[in-house]
Amino acid sequence: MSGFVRDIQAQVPLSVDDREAVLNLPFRLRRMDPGSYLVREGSLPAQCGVLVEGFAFRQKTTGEGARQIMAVCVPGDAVDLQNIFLDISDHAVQMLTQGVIADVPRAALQELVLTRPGVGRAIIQLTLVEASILREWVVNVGRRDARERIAHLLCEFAVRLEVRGLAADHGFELPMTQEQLADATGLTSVHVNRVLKGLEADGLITRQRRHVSFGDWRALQDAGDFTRTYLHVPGVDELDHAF
Amino acid sequence: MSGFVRDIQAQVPLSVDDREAVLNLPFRLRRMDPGSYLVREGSLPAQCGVLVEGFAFRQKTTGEGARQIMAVCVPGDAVDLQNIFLDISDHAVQMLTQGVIADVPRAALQELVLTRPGVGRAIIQLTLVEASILREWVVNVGRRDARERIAHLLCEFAVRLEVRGLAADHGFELPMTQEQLADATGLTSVHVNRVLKGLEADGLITRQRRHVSFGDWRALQDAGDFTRTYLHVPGVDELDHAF
DNA sequence: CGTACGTTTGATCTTTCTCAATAATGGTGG
DNA sequence: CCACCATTATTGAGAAAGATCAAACGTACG
Repeated sequence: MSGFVRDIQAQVPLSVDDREAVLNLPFRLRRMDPGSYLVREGSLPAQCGVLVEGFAFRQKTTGEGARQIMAVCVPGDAVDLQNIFLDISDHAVQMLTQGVIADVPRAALQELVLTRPGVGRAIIQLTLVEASILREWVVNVGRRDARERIAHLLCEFAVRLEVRGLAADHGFELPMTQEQLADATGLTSVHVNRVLKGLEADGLITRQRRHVSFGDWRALQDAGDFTRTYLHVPGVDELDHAF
Repeated sequence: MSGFVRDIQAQVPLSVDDREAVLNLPFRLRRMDPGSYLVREGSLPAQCGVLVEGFAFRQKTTGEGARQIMAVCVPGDAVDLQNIFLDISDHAVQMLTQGVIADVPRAALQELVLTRPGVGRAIIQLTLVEASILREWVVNVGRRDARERIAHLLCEFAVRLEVRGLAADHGFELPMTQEQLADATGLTSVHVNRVLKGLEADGLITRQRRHVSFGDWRALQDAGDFTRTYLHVPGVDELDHAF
């Protein structure tokens, strides 16, 4: 659970006791393949999964069968906070890559959250940050054009990974296919491809396989109308400094 | 605060003690005009406002000046739960109509949430339901066409109002201009107008001024690809029964 | 009664989607 | 190590949904 704790503490400091309590939470590790489900729509999970390794995403399917991705989970994220106090999952969570999940019994985590104010506060904050990201996604998909959407998504990813020390200098491994990128931005994979080539042609990014590097971080942020406020990352703007 | 309590209890039952504690929260009433701000982007509210009367909406503006509405608040909603544990508001909240706000001191509500498990659970659930609605909005704006988006929004509104006993039979007062409808669905007001006329022409709704009635509730739900699961409304499907 | 705001309508233009085909790429069994 | 298959990425041409621009029409309200 140490990744989870690090993740929590990136948001709020925990007291020694609270930290111990979280670290002592019982859990069971599970190795997951890409595409496997962590949560299914309509199910009632008895566990709250914490992503130890690998990436996952939240997803819903419309009546017509179109898919929309509403969130990408990175290592350290608690995947089921959204469900822990609700009884029916309104969306599915699926692995993006291979990875490892730590399953924590729902009841144990619930109790910790409700009885330890420090933990409660921390978990609530994590939930609220997720909601903030969702709001930004509504804006992204509702009011930005294709190029802005993609650029914005890339920026968000870069910052979130960087904060956890998962991004190499000037770039990162993007664990999504162009089709998944399309499902996250409300576009077509065909169009995503054209936009990516456009960003590359303009020198904002370079790509080799799934690896994306920022040719011009400042310009990419401008192209994506990106400001990191909504991520509620405490502390300085390290990524900006690095460029 | 009784509206707030009712709102909470629509989601989770509260113990007598917890209910008392919430009812005894200090607050100050304020009358608000349409368009006035309850929260500004970037601000740090010292109060948590509860909407006693009237409607409000959450909103963000892109760099290019386009506006996106991410949520509509109805009477009983706590407007600042999203901000109560975060220090900078990532979005603005504005009145849609005239109304009354009960300002509760942030610290008092925080304490209640953290020290009373029953209240904590209730507030967390309210927050999670809001997140669930946000996810559905991402889907709505990302993967549905204009007609579906509008129909979906109307259905959501109808159900949320109905649950609180604010919807008259077979219809309700829609407190939004077509421009605001457009900002909520990622469309243009011109196009919203055409879609509304289309829905009307097909007999799914009738309009007189801001009043919308459902000509065919079932068909409207189908047209909007609407299922109420994501609203996490406990209990039966009264609205469906009424038709 | 005039002004401001909201609605409605028409004509034209863009962005993005669709359909379709071709090229890479990675992994697999032999 | 190589041939083969299944994904994924790339490219082109035509179609469509929705945006934009512009104007007229209502209606509330000071």
